Amino acid sequence: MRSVSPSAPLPPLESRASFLVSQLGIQSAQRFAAGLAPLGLNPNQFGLLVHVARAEGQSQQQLADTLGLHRNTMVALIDDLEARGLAERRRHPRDRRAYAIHLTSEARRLLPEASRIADEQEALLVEDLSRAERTQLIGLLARISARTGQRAGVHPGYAGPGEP
Amino acid sequence: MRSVSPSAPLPPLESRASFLVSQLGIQSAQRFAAGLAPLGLNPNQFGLLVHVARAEGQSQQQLADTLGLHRNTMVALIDDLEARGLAERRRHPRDRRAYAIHLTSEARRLLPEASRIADEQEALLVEDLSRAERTQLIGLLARISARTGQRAGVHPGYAGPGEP
DNA sequence: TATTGTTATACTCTATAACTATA
DNA sequence: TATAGTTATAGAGTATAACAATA
Repeated sequence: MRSVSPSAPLPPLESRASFLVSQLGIQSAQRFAAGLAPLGLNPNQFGLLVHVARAEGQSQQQLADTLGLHRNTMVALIDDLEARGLAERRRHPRDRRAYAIHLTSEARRLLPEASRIADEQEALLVEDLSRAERTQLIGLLARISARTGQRAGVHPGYAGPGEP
Repeated sequence: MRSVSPSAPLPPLESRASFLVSQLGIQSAQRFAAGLAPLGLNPNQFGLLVHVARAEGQSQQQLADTLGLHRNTMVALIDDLEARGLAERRRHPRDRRAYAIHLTSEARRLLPEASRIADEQEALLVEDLSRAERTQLIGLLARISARTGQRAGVHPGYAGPGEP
């Protein structure tokens, strides 16, 4: 049993998983952004492209729901992808209010490249961990992610709360 | 050996440490911000307070260097702390251009409370990991953090690059 | 001449509300 | 009446440059 003296020194931040994960997470996101920049892509756009690729023809509202964003935000994101020639707004087959969002062939060419960059970042991050340690780390992080109510494969980015 | 077909499916994001650490890191930072809010503190202010507490009497420029921020940014941060009654600008004993930044007694009262909140967040994050697993996780993250050139105990926050 | 702190400005992100056209 | 998409506006956060006082 430990008694806590009133002037006990504060525990160092760097010994907390929550601090380390947040410190490394922001660094990792920044480096990924830098790696992606030569492709003219940012992480948000990449994440959105991935989710469009998983199921083409979704409406902007569906994509916003999946990613936990407001539909207003999705407008600008799709605008950007469209301007970059990576996404198309097609007429929705059954709802004339909505668009069906599709990838362009350029996006299909670019996605594997971006994925390769993600692999490079991954390799850099876990560089000096053994294979067993990498598996351990990913396993532990995935368990926490699943339990703390993260939608699998959805990155909050720097975006805030979704629908009210 | 694996041959990569041109239309190979993209590897799921959630199997990458870099994705998971970034996803969890941002979530962790947001939860910490929410936990700190009742104290009228945000994570940046808490981080700054910790670094002031480690060595009182530093100049704003010294603190900015330590945290990797621009001195312009430090002005507003210290302004906020001063307005909250948590920091004092005193005359620097040897340089009349500079201030010596000190904690107030209110800050000394608040810091342990904030630290307790950080402990709660930590407990919540690693809730269903065994003691051995927690040690493993922290060890692996700390190794990566040390290698990837993170200043120990310095959180990049959402702040960008420091001095040019 | 260089450095400390400050202010002003612009730029990016995000949050909110209101509008239109369809359902 | 509710929903999909859009637009406008306001607010936070941050980057840059320029300034006064002091070294």
